[in-house]
Amino acid sequence: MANGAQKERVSGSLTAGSLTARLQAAVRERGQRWTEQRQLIVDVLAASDGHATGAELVERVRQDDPSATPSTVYRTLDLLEELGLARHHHGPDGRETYHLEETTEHGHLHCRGCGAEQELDAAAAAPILKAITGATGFSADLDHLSLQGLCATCRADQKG
Amino acid sequence: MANGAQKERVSGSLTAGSLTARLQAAVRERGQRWTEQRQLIVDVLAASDGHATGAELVERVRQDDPSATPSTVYRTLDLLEELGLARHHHGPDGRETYHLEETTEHGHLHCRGCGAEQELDAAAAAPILKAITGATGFSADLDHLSLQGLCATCRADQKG
DNA sequence: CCCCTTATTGCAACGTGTTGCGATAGAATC
DNA sequence: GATTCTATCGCAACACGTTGCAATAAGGGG
Ligand SMILES: [Mn+2]
Ligand SMILES: [Mn+2]
Ligand SMILES: [Zn+2]
Ligand SMILES: [Zn+2]
Repeated sequence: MANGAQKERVSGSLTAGSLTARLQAAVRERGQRWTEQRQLIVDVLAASDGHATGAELVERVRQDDPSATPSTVYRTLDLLEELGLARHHHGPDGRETYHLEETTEHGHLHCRGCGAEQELDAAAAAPILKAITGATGFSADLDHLSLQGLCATCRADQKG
Repeated sequence: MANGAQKERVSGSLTAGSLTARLQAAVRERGQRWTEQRQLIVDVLAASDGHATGAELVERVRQDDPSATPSTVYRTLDLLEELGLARHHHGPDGRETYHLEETTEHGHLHCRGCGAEQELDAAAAAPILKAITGATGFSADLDHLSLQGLCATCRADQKG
């Protein structure tokens, strides 16, 4: 348990061009290696705008390189998270969903009535995070925050 | 997508004795059947105080009845949730964790620093749920709420 | 450019759930 | 208790990830 490897931030704001060079440097600095697989996986993740599950990413990677295997893709996703380039949250079923760090930090709300998914940006989340800290002392990760409940519409429908 | 079968509350406060009879009636009312497997799974869940993953429950059920299979256990857990007898939330890895409804409603907080897990009762959660509704219109399910972040201690350590 | 060390890969096996299907067994009716 | 209807069961196959291990290849040094 407890915390794994330290995170070293790779980037401030990422432009597609400098991304590879920066990542490559960060990886080498850790005594690790930059490979074609890793490059490809980063490219696929960058092209998958918004959110993508592990299985979806595996499928897209294999379209470009059929020799790639799930284990490599998942291990690379872990590496990218350690470097702070990728993040994940969990869908209502618990499955991990990945996105690039360039997206602004946000949480997710899933309505169990209509299935709608709403994003929660930092501004909207601020009072919520503050309430959490006030009630519990915890500082919650907005990136990882994923709530289930009923949206305003479904709540009104239910009453009627 | 959207909402599955209506939930019919089976119980108010549950004592072990009346539980079976009430469940049996609720199941029959839906045109379904009460079986030895279901009885056993309820018994195991009742004996598993606190939280248990699906795999743990499967293992315990099979100790009493080796012929029981995972599919039956998971399908029964789904049924118990529909009836409102069981609930689940998700660990930090997204895995479902089950508990009986007799436990009072509560959420969970997982510290990614020290691994500590803290429960969040209804009273402590009230201002948080209120902030969520205020910011988003959503009414969040406390049962299903599972946050990741840093506890007060780990946050202080990190600063030092 | 070639060697050498060792990080990375693919593979195979495993863990955890889910689903379709034919066999089994609740339980309502007679 | 026997009959009948069909919900539930076990099974087998599948989907999604994870892990240990031996083969491969990145990349630093000669
Ligand atoms: Mn869930
Ligand atoms: Mn997670
Ligand atoms: Zn809704
Ligand atoms: Zn902590």
